[in-house]
Amino acid sequence: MTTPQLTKNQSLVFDVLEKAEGPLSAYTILDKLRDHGFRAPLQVYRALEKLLEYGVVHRLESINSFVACAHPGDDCHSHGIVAFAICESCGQVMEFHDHEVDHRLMAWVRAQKFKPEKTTIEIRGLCEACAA
Amino acid sequence: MTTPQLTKNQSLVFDVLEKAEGPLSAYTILDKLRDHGFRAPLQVYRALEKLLEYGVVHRLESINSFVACAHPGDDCHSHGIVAFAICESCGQVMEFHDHEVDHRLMAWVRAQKFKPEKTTIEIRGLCEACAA
DNA sequence: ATTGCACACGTTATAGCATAACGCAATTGA
DNA sequence: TCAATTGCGTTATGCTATAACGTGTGCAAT
Ligand SMILES: [Zn+2]
Ligand SMILES: [Zn+2]
Ligand SMILES: [Zn+2]
Ligand SMILES: [Zn+2]
Repeated sequence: MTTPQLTKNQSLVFDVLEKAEGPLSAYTILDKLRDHGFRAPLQVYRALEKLLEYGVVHRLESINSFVACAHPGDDCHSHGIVAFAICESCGQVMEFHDHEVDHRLMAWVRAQKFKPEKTTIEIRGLCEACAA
Repeated sequence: MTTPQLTKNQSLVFDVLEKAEGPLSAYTILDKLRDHGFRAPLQVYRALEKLLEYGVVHRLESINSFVACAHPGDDCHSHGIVAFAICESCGQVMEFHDHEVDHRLMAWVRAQKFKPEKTTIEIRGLCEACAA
């Protein structure tokens, strides 16, 4: 998926996510953009929908939040499943991928004749700093 | 985790999930139990909290729903990560585990000194019947 | 027996997440 | 020009989850 020129709202939302230390909820993004004219959740959700489609933002299903892609331009997104480790203490997110994990999961779905559309791998726990 | 005797509310919620064809949201469970005296979401959520703790019910993070464990008594839950394939058309859920996937993910977190607490693997797509 | 505690439960209210439905404006392409 | 598409703004609504308070019950420890 090639990324087209972002619209004004899409750029605003993306900038907020890129500058954030960790994942943000849609409503947190909304609050951060009120000074820029944002008034309603849909303005955020519509921008996020496109950013997710372009692959420059990821949704963390287990915490209802969004994060900027940590590997922009990396082609791993096109041929692999992305995984996340989320610190429940400081909110830090690590994005990674593992081809062997991809292969095993895809082998399983192929055996079941299941047709995958979207795969979520999220590990919640404590990062090194917070676990100490 | 050994499962203690379930309370009345816990049993009601568990029975609904066991008899269901697929995953149910907390509010769907609530509706199904109104005839049994359920009036408020908390009655469902409190029961679910315990059932999740006992490991007899799983939460599907990507669709905000709950499902009865497909492998009751199986010891794989105690030493492996459970994965789900969820059909977005018919709602059917397949629960499985793969030791190699577990191993790879745990190797990664160990290398990062990340301390995992709860891992989610959910594949959404179309089951064999619905993909035809 | 009385006290203290843990636990399940019921109720009301509130917080947090996401989308439906309407209309308008700008862009594009036939 | 006309139609189709896309983005945008607004209002309203629906869905998901928890906070806070109080009740009752069972079961020790004193
Ligand atoms: Zn990414
Ligand atoms: Zn941390
Ligand atoms: Zn299970
Ligand atoms: Zn299906």
